[in-house]
Amino acid sequence: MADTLTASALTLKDIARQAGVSLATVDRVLHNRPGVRPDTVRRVREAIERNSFQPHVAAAELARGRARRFAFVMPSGPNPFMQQIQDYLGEMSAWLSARRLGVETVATDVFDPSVLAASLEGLSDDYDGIAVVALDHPGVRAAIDDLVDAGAKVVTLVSDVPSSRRHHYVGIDNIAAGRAAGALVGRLVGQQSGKVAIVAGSQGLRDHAERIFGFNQVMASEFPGLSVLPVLEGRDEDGRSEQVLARLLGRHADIVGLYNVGAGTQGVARALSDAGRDKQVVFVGHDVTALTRRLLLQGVMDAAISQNPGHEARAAVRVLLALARGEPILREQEKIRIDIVMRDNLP
Amino acid sequence: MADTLTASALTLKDIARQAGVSLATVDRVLHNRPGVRPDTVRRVREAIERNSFQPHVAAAELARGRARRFAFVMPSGPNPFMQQIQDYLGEMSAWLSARRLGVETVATDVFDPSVLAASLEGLSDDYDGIAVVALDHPGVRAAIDDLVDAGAKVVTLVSDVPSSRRHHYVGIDNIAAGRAAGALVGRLVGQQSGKVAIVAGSQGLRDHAERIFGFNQVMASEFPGLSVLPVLEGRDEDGRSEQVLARLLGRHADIVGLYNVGAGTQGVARALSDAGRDKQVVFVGHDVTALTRRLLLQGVMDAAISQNPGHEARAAVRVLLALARGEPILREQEKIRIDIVMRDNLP
DNA sequence: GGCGTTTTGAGGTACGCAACTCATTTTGAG
DNA sequence: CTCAAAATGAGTTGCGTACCTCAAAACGCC
Repeated sequence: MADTLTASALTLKDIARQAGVSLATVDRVLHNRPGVRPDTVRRVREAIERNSFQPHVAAAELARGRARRFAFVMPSGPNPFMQQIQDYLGEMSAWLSARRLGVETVATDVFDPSVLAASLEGLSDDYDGIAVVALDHPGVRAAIDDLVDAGAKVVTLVSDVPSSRRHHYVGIDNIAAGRAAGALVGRLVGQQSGKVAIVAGSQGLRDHAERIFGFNQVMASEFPGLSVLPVLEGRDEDGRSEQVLARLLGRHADIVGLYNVGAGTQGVARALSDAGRDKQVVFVGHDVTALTRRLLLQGVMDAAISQNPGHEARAAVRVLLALARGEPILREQEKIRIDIVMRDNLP
Repeated sequence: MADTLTASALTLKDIARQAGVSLATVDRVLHNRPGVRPDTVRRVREAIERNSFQPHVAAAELARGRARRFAFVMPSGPNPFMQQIQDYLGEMSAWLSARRLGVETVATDVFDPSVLAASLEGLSDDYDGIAVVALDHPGVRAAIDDLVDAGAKVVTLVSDVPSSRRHHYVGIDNIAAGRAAGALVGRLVGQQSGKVAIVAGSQGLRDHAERIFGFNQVMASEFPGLSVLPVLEGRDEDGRSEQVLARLLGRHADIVGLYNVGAGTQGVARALSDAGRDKQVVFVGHDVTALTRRLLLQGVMDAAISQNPGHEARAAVRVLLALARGEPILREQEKIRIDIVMRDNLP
């Protein structure tokens, strides 16, 4: 009837007694301090295993004395998505201070590898953990590895550097996101055949390139009736996005689908509306902002692929904290999902 | 450049000094203990406010001594979704025991109000918090209110009892979920007109009724070309669901959409396949399980409306813990989203 | 002003662990 | 067997809070 799940009340003292050693030795083993014979280490470890003992985090945290500090290295521009992440960090302030955690934001130009690498340098002196929106570049990778070597915990946020030795990546799989976008455009277009347009910020950006790759994959294999036009580059700016798309719409009367890979959504929507084709073209974009929310409600946009910025902010903090404490990470909890947002499940 | 967010290092002693009182008095105010003049209370509160002081949770938890215990009251049947919630609770065991939290599952017949009410009775003696998958019924409401009056923290899980005085609801808005399902069926069917079938467990279940309501709302207002057939009741059983749906498919050749509101998905899929119409009918159901995952990959199901069971399990625990500690709840974090899951964003 | 009551102060103990010191025991090499 | 090095034991202190006791002070009432 009632199935008990947990509640150990053991302490380090119990472990010491069971292993037949003193508290000091258990402490040495627990913190990988030198001066313990391998055989003794084994005995202690076994006692811990046998009882599936977990040190009381509250006691450990309290005894530690020193507060933990984390740095968030983020783009300095007015990117609304990044702004949302920072806003959600702000909402955590009570939670953070109740745990004596300090979180500081470092603004930098994440698109310039040397500037970014310079910003990262030396952060390990002041911080126990660093979350960074990283550009995938050898210089940045080296900077991240340096931080790791210096003992800091490093998490990449939103954009990954897989070749680095960062401890964790908090963000979505962009290829899968592109696939989801492709499937949505294809399915929502339905039986008709025609052309599909893609507007991206730049194909040089790793996340954009991956999304386009996934999108094309699905289009090619599953929607042979739809032909994808060459990618337009709008540099994530409204004006330029509107301009290039307007020209394309003028040249092709049979565009039935549109995928906006990055920002510049305002411009894309305007080009569609001005051409009077916002109701006929299936329009899928990214992220839930005040703007995309409005466009979804108006029916101009049909779906938005989204990653939850609040979740990313909190997951980054939790992962850094777990890493610093040596606790296991709840992978399932920290995984960022690809959300499909349509008018009726707007968060 | 660097924007600091938190890190108070104040202690109760500092607050006491600032308020010009002793530690004992601050303690009395903090825990609403009697014997403090209103004016003194105000002074202490002001000092706390002024410094935005937060008690150190680790110290508080440690000093408390007693471990906290939570009960999860859940259906005894083989419902896969509920099973997933329990599995995810199990995955938290290290996390729980590191915090000296005890979580126990109480299996009961949640569909019988008197049995459920009886199971709830007296739980407040043994547990600090209770999460319950509740049937919305006056007897259950009264039982919940009794628990609250006895000082326990109560959270409704998956299915709400809004009229009770439960402290929190962890679950989705089922009307919105039904609307999302309706929008998907309508959009994926596309231009064609035809009939749409609904299979539910029972219209007496609040969550099913709400989903159907939302579904019909969208169908009526936005997809006039589709006509919704009377709701079939499959009691969430495979056999019965298959049977009733097969009969309906036989009678109507022009069914283009299908909404499966509850469980019994296996039976629904079989009826569709046996009729050879699994590729023509747009099929939207609920929840991501091993089965629905397979059906999505095979293209039999087109989309699943899902609430993340892992998130629900963890959110329920976190909310109960925050309530018990008197900490604020991170609403944004604990809100359960309506996930639209298609083949390419399968988690 | 005296009385009883209410309010406040002072202090202690305990929680479980980290981090440290210093004395003692064990070990292995010569 | 001897001796230095390595391993271990025993113990202390402190983290910030909860919870408790007892005495002292302030208060309100007549």
